[in-house]
Amino acid sequence: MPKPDTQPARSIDINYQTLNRFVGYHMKRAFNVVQADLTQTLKPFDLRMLTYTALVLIVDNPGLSQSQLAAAMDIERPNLVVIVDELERRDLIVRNRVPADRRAYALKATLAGRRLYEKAVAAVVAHEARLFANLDTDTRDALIKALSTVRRNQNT
Amino acid sequence: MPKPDTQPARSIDINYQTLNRFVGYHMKRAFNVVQADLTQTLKPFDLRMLTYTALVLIVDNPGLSQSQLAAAMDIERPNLVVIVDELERRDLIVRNRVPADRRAYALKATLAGRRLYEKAVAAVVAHEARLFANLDTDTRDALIKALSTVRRNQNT
DNA sequence: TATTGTTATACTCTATAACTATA
DNA sequence: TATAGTTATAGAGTATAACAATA
Repeated sequence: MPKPDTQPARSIDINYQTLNRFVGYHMKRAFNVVQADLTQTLKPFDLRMLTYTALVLIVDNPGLSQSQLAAAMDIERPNLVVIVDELERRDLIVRNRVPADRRAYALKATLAGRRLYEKAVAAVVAHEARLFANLDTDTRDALIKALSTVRRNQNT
Repeated sequence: MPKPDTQPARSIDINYQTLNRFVGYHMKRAFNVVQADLTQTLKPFDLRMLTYTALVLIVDNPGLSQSQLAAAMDIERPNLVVIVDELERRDLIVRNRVPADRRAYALKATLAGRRLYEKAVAAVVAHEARLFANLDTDTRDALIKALSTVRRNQNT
Protein backbone atom coordinates (compact mmCIF):
# COMPACT_ATOMS: atom_id res chain seq x y z
CA MET A 1 0.00 0.00 0.00
CA PRO A 2 2.37 2.75 -1.21
CA LYS A 3 1.87 6.29 0.09
CA PRO A 4 2.28 9.21 -2.33
CA ASP A 5 5.79 10.62 -2.34
CA THR A 6 4.61 14.06 -1.32
CA GLN A 7 2.79 13.27 1.89
CA PRO A 8 -0.39 15.30 2.53
CA ALA A 9 0.60 16.93 5.85
CA ARG A 10 1.92 13.65 7.31
CA SER A 11 -1.11 11.39 6.91
CA ILE A 12 -2.33 9.94 10.18
CA ASP A 13 -3.44 6.34 10.43
CA ILE A 14 -4.30 5.74 14.06
CA ASN A 15 -4.68 2.26 15.49
CA TYR A 16 -7.92 1.97 17.47
CA GLN A 17 -7.72 -1.79 18.06
CA THR A 18 -8.25 -1.66 21.83
CA LEU A 19 -10.89 1.07 21.96
CA ASN A 20 -12.90 -0.44 19.12
CA ARG A 21 -13.57 -3.53 21.23
CA PHE A 22 -15.68 -1.51 23.67
CA VAL A 23 -19.35 -0.72 23.15
CA GLY A 24 -19.04 2.25 25.50
CA TYR A 25 -16.46 3.83 23.20
CA HIS A 26 -18.81 3.60 20.22
CA MET A 27 -21.62 5.00 22.36
CA LYS A 28 -19.51 8.01 23.29
CA ARG A 29 -18.44 8.74 19.73
CA ALA A 30 -21.99 8.41 18.39
CA PHE A 31 -23.46 10.45 21.21
CA ASN A 32 -20.93 13.22 20.64
CA VAL A 33 -22.15 13.51 17.05
CA VAL A 34 -25.80 13.56 18.13
CA GLN A 35 -25.17 16.08 20.89
CA ALA A 36 -23.22 18.44 18.64
CA ASP A 37 -25.99 18.35 16.03
CA LEU A 38 -28.70 18.80 18.67
CA THR A 39 -26.88 21.81 20.11
CA GLN A 40 -26.94 23.42 16.66
CA THR A 41 -30.58 22.45 16.21
CA LEU A 42 -31.61 24.14 19.47
CA LYS A 43 -29.49 27.27 19.02
CA PRO A 44 -32.13 29.17 16.95
CA PHE A 45 -34.52 28.77 19.87
CA ASP A 46 -31.93 29.89 22.44
CA LEU A 47 -32.21 26.52 24.13
CA ARG A 48 -29.53 24.17 25.40
CA MET A 49 -30.04 20.45 25.94
CA LEU A 50 -30.81 21.07 29.60
CA THR A 51 -33.24 23.96 29.16
CA TYR A 52 -34.91 22.08 26.30
CA THR A 53 -35.32 18.91 28.37
CA ALA A 54 -36.67 20.88 31.33
CA LEU A 55 -39.17 22.73 29.13
CA VAL A 56 -40.37 19.49 27.54
CA LEU A 57 -40.87 17.81 30.91
CA ILE A 58 -42.72 20.81 32.34
CA VAL A 59 -45.06 20.95 29.33
CA ASP A 60 -45.71 17.21 29.59
CA ASN A 61 -46.07 17.32 33.39
CA PRO A 62 -47.79 20.57 34.39
CA GLY A 63 -47.49 21.34 38.07
CA LEU A 64 -44.48 19.19 38.90
CA SER A 65 -42.00 20.46 41.49
CA GLN A 66 -38.33 21.29 41.05
CA SER A 67 -37.37 18.22 43.08
CA GLN A 68 -39.42 15.99 40.83
CA LEU A 69 -38.00 17.66 37.72
CA ALA A 70 -34.43 17.30 38.96
CA ALA A 71 -35.04 13.61 39.67
CA ALA A 72 -36.60 13.14 36.22
CA MET A 73 -33.62 14.85 34.58
CA ASP A 74 -31.12 12.96 36.72
CA ILE A 75 -29.39 16.12 37.90
CA GLU A 76 -28.90 17.60 41.38
CA ARG A 77 -31.43 20.11 42.69
CA PRO A 78 -28.92 22.96 42.97
CA ASN A 79 -28.08 22.65 39.29
CA LEU A 80 -31.73 22.82 38.29
CA VAL A 81 -32.24 26.21 39.93
CA VAL A 82 -30.40 28.19 37.26
CA ILE A 83 -32.18 26.26 34.53
CA VAL A 84 -35.61 27.06 35.94
CA ASP A 85 -34.45 30.64 36.59
CA GLU A 86 -33.62 31.03 32.91
CA LEU A 87 -36.92 29.57 31.68
CA GLU A 88 -38.84 31.77 34.11
CA ARG A 89 -36.90 34.91 33.19
CA ARG A 90 -37.82 34.29 29.55
CA ASP A 91 -41.49 33.90 30.56
CA LEU A 92 -41.58 30.35 29.20
CA ILE A 93 -42.69 28.91 32.55
CA VAL A 94 -44.09 30.15 35.86
CA ARG A 95 -43.29 29.16 39.44
CA ASN A 96 -46.53 28.91 41.39
CA ARG A 97 -46.50 28.34 45.14
CA VAL A 98 -48.32 25.13 46.12
CA PRO A 99 -50.99 25.95 48.77
CA ALA A 100 -50.84 22.44 50.23
CA ASP A 101 -47.03 22.60 50.61
CA ARG A 102 -45.71 26.13 50.68
CA ARG A 103 -42.11 24.96 50.37
CA ALA A 104 -42.60 23.69 46.83
CA TYR A 105 -43.23 25.35 43.48
CA ALA A 106 -45.64 24.02 40.87
CA LEU A 107 -43.95 24.53 37.51
CA LYS A 108 -46.15 25.29 34.52
CA ALA A 109 -45.42 26.34 30.97
CA THR A 110 -46.85 29.63 29.72
CA LEU A 111 -48.47 29.98 26.31
CA ALA A 112 -45.13 31.26 25.00
CA GLY A 113 -43.45 28.22 26.57
CA ARG A 114 -45.84 25.82 24.89
CA ARG A 115 -45.34 27.54 21.56
CA LEU A 116 -41.55 27.34 21.84
CA TYR A 117 -41.94 23.71 22.88
CA GLU A 118 -43.89 22.97 19.69
CA LYS A 119 -41.33 24.63 17.46
CA ALA A 120 -38.31 23.11 19.23
CA VAL A 121 -39.78 19.60 19.25
CA ALA A 122 -40.51 19.86 15.53
CA ALA A 123 -36.91 20.90 14.91
CA VAL A 124 -35.61 17.99 17.00
CA VAL A 125 -37.83 15.57 15.07
CA ALA A 126 -36.22 16.84 11.86
CA HIS A 127 -32.76 16.61 13.43
CA GLU A 128 -33.37 12.97 14.37
CA ALA A 129 -34.77 12.13 10.96
CA ARG A 130 -31.61 13.55 9.42
CA LEU A 131 -29.16 11.89 11.82
CA PHE A 132 -30.80 8.48 11.80
CA ALA A 133 -31.75 8.50 8.13
CA ASN A 134 -29.58 5.47 7.41
CA LEU A 135 -31.33 3.33 10.02
CA ASP A 136 -34.57 1.63 9.05
CA THR A 137 -37.41 1.52 11.56
CA ASP A 138 -36.59 -1.97 12.79
CA THR A 139 -32.94 -1.12 13.38
CA ARG A 140 -33.94 2.09 15.17
CA ASP A 141 -36.36 0.23 17.42
CA ALA A 142 -33.71 -2.40 18.14
CA LEU A 143 -31.24 0.37 19.00
CA ILE A 144 -33.68 1.96 21.45
CA LYS A 145 -34.44 -1.41 22.99
CA ALA A 146 -30.74 -2.22 23.44
CA LEU A 147 -30.08 1.20 24.98
CA SER A 148 -33.01 0.73 27.38
CA THR A 149 -31.62 -2.65 28.39
CA VAL A 150 -28.27 -1.07 29.18
CA ARG A 151 -29.97 1.56 31.31
CA ARG A 152 -31.87 -1.12 33.20
CA ASN A 153 -28.56 -2.81 34.10
CA GLN A 154 -27.59 0.25 36.14
CA ASN A 155 -27.94 -1.44 39.56
CA THR A 156 -26.25 -4.68 38.61
CA MET B 1 -55.17 1.92 38.78
CA PRO B 2 -55.74 2.94 42.42
CA LYS B 3 -52.87 4.40 44.43
CA PRO B 4 -52.43 3.40 48.08
CA ASP B 5 -54.22 5.74 50.49
CA THR B 6 -51.01 6.52 52.37
CA GLN B 7 -48.83 7.84 49.57
CA PRO B 8 -45.14 6.88 49.82
CA ALA B 9 -43.61 10.38 49.88
CA ARG B 10 -45.90 11.66 47.10
CA SER B 11 -45.23 9.02 44.47
CA ILE B 12 -43.88 10.47 41.27
CA ASP B 13 -45.14 9.23 37.94
CA ILE B 14 -43.48 11.38 35.34
CA ASN B 15 -44.75 11.55 31.79
CA TYR B 16 -41.90 11.07 29.31
CA GLN B 17 -44.10 10.85 26.20
CA THR B 18 -42.21 13.47 24.18
CA LEU B 19 -38.65 12.58 25.20
CA ASN B 20 -39.20 8.86 24.72
CA ARG B 21 -39.80 9.42 21.01
CA PHE B 22 -36.18 10.49 20.52
CA VAL B 23 -33.30 8.08 19.97
CA GLY B 24 -30.86 10.73 21.21
CA TYR B 25 -32.62 10.84 24.57
CA HIS B 26 -32.21 7.08 25.03
CA MET B 27 -28.57 7.38 23.96
CA LYS B 28 -27.91 10.02 26.58
CA ARG B 29 -29.56 8.06 29.39
CA ALA B 30 -27.76 4.85 28.48
CA PHE B 31 -24.43 6.61 28.04
CA ASN B 32 -24.79 8.29 31.43
CA VAL B 33 -25.11 4.87 33.03
CA VAL B 34 -22.10 3.52 31.14
CA GLN B 35 -20.00 6.58 31.93
CA ALA B 36 -20.82 6.53 35.64
CA ASP B 37 -19.91 2.86 35.86
CA LEU B 38 -16.72 3.34 33.85
CA THR B 39 -15.66 6.20 36.13
CA GLN B 40 -15.98 3.86 39.12
CA THR B 41 -14.17 1.11 37.23
CA LEU B 42 -11.18 3.36 36.49
CA LYS B 43 -11.00 4.97 39.94
CA PRO B 44 -8.81 2.19 41.49
CA PHE B 45 -6.23 2.91 38.79
CA ASP B 46 -6.38 6.67 39.32
CA LEU B 47 -7.54 7.08 35.73
CA ARG B 48 -10.34 9.17 34.29
CA MET B 49 -11.98 8.50 30.93
CA LEU B 50 -9.64 10.98 29.25
CA THR B 51 -6.40 9.76 30.83
CA TYR B 52 -7.46 6.17 30.18
CA THR B 53 -8.25 6.85 26.52
CA ALA B 54 -4.98 8.73 26.05
CA LEU B 55 -2.95 5.92 27.64
CA VAL B 56 -4.66 3.30 25.48
CA LEU B 57 -4.03 5.24 22.29
CA ILE B 58 -0.38 5.87 23.19
CA VAL B 59 0.19 2.17 23.93
CA ASP B 60 -1.47 1.20 20.65
CA ASN B 61 0.31 3.93 18.67
CA PRO B 62 3.82 4.35 20.03
CA GLY B 63 5.51 7.54 18.87
CA LEU B 64 2.44 9.51 17.91
CA SER B 65 2.44 13.25 18.49
CA GLN B 66 0.19 15.31 20.76
CA SER B 67 -1.55 16.80 17.74
CA GLN B 68 -2.32 13.36 16.38
CA LEU B 69 -3.51 12.18 19.78
CA ALA B 70 -5.75 15.20 20.23
CA ALA B 71 -7.26 14.60 16.78
CA ALA B 72 -7.77 10.91 17.58
CA MET B 73 -9.49 11.80 20.86
CA ASP B 74 -11.54 14.56 19.27
CA ILE B 75 -10.39 17.17 21.76
CA GLU B 76 -8.51 20.44 21.36
CA ARG B 77 -4.74 20.46 21.67
CA PRO B 78 -4.68 22.76 24.69
CA ASN B 79 -6.89 20.34 26.61
CA LEU B 80 -4.61 17.45 25.87
CA VAL B 81 -1.58 19.12 27.45
CA VAL B 82 -2.73 18.58 31.05
CA ILE B 83 -3.68 14.99 30.27
CA VAL B 84 -0.24 14.21 28.86
CA ASP B 85 1.32 16.16 31.74
CA GLU B 86 -0.45 13.93 34.24
CA LEU B 87 0.52 10.68 32.48
CA GLU B 88 4.12 11.87 32.21
CA ARG B 89 4.28 13.00 35.85
CA ARG B 90 3.14 9.51 36.89
CA ASP B 91 5.88 7.99 34.68
CA LEU B 92 3.32 6.14 32.59
CA ILE B 93 4.53 7.75 29.35
CA VAL B 94 7.52 9.72 28.11
CA ARG B 95 7.75 12.75 25.81
CA ASN B 96 10.63 12.24 23.40
CA ARG B 97 11.72 15.01 21.07
CA VAL B 98 11.49 14.03 17.40
CA PRO B 99 14.89 14.63 15.71
CA ALA B 100 13.28 15.15 12.31
CA ASP B 101 10.85 17.78 13.67
CA ARG B 102 12.02 19.33 16.91
CA ARG B 103 8.66 21.01 17.50
CA ALA B 104 6.87 17.69 18.08
CA TYR B 105 6.98 15.09 20.82
CA ALA B 106 6.89 11.34 20.20
CA LEU B 107 4.71 9.89 22.96
CA LYS B 108 5.57 6.42 24.23
CA ALA B 109 4.29 4.36 27.14
CA THR B 110 6.79 3.23 29.77
CA LEU B 111 6.81 -0.28 31.19
CA ALA B 112 4.70 1.00 34.10
CA GLY B 113 2.32 2.56 31.59
CA ARG B 114 1.94 -0.67 29.66
CA ARG B 115 1.32 -2.56 32.90
CA LEU B 116 -1.35 -0.11 34.03
CA TYR B 117 -2.85 -0.33 30.53
CA GLU B 118 -3.12 -4.13 30.87
CA LYS B 119 -4.83 -3.92 34.25
CA ALA B 120 -7.16 -1.07 33.31
CA VAL B 121 -8.22 -2.69 30.02
CA ALA B 122 -8.96 -5.95 31.85
CA ALA B 123 -11.12 -4.03 34.33
CA VAL B 124 -12.96 -2.27 31.50
CA VAL B 125 -13.57 -5.60 29.78
CA ALA B 126 -15.19 -6.84 32.99
CA HIS B 127 -17.17 -3.59 33.32
CA GLU B 128 -18.53 -4.02 29.80
CA ALA B 129 -19.36 -7.69 30.36
CA ARG B 130 -21.34 -6.64 33.45
CA LEU B 131 -23.13 -3.70 31.83
CA PHE B 132 -24.01 -5.45 28.60
CA ALA B 133 -24.70 -8.86 30.14
CA ASN B 134 -28.32 -8.81 28.96
CA LEU B 135 -27.33 -8.31 25.32
CA ASP B 136 -26.38 -11.37 23.31
CA THR B 137 -23.48 -11.13 20.90
CA ASP B 138 -25.67 -10.50 17.86
CA THR B 139 -27.54 -7.67 19.58
CA ARG B 140 -24.26 -6.17 20.78
CA ASP B 141 -22.79 -6.27 17.28
CA ALA B 142 -25.97 -4.74 15.86
CA LEU B 143 -25.76 -1.99 18.49
CA ILE B 144 -22.16 -1.19 17.55
CA LYS B 145 -23.06 -1.21 13.87
CA ALA B 146 -25.99 1.16 14.40
CA LEU B 147 -23.84 3.51 16.49
CA SER B 148 -21.15 3.51 13.80
CA THR B 149 -23.77 4.35 11.20
CA VAL B 150 -24.92 7.32 13.28
CA ARG B 151 -21.34 8.54 13.58
CA ARG B 152 -20.86 8.27 9.82
CA ASN B 153 -23.88 10.57 9.31
CA GLN B 154 -21.95 13.39 10.95
CA ASN B 155 -21.41 15.44 7.79
CA THR B 156 -24.92 15.00 6.39
C1' DT C 1 -36.39 15.91 62.22
C1' DA C 2 -37.02 15.96 57.23
C1' DT C 3 -37.81 18.28 52.82
C1' DT C 4 -37.97 22.31 49.15
C1' DG C 5 -35.55 25.51 47.15
C1' DT C 6 -31.40 28.15 47.43
C1' DT C 7 -26.44 29.89 47.73
C1' DA C 8 -21.72 29.11 47.50
C1' DT C 9 -18.17 26.45 45.89
C1' DA C 10 -15.25 23.26 43.40
C1' DC C 11 -14.01 20.05 39.95
C1' DT C 12 -14.12 18.21 35.20
C1' DC C 13 -14.59 18.82 30.38
C1' DT C 14 -14.58 21.91 26.64
C1' DA C 15 -13.38 25.93 23.50
C1' DT C 16 -10.68 30.07 21.89
C1' DA C 17 -6.95 33.45 21.63
C1' DA C 18 -2.28 34.30 21.89
C1' DC C 19 2.36 33.10 22.84
C1' DT C 20 7.29 30.27 21.85
C1' DA C 21 10.05 27.58 19.23
C1' DT C 22 10.64 25.50 15.53
C1' DA C 23 9.79 24.49 10.38
C1' DT D 1 3.98 31.93 6.80
C1' DA D 2 2.55 27.75 9.07
C1' DT D 3 2.69 24.13 12.64
C1' DA D 4 3.55 21.79 17.56
C1' DG D 5 3.11 22.54 21.98
C1' DT D 6 1.89 25.72 25.61
C1' DT D 7 -0.47 29.24 28.67
C1' DA D 8 -4.33 31.68 30.17
C1' DT D 9 -9.01 32.00 30.39
C1' DA D 10 -13.90 31.36 30.10
C1' DG D 11 -17.94 28.66 29.69
C1' DA D 12 -20.74 24.63 30.42
C1' DG D 13 -22.10 20.57 33.23
C1' DT D 14 -21.86 18.28 37.57
C1' DA D 15 -21.39 17.34 42.70
C1' DT D 16 -21.48 18.45 47.81
C1' DA D 17 -22.21 21.22 52.03
C1' DA D 18 -24.91 24.37 54.38
C1' DC D 19 -28.65 27.61 54.98
C1' DA D 20 -33.86 29.56 55.41
C1' DA D 21 -38.54 28.45 55.16
C1' DT D 22 -41.79 25.10 55.78
C1' DA D 23 -43.58 20.52 56.90
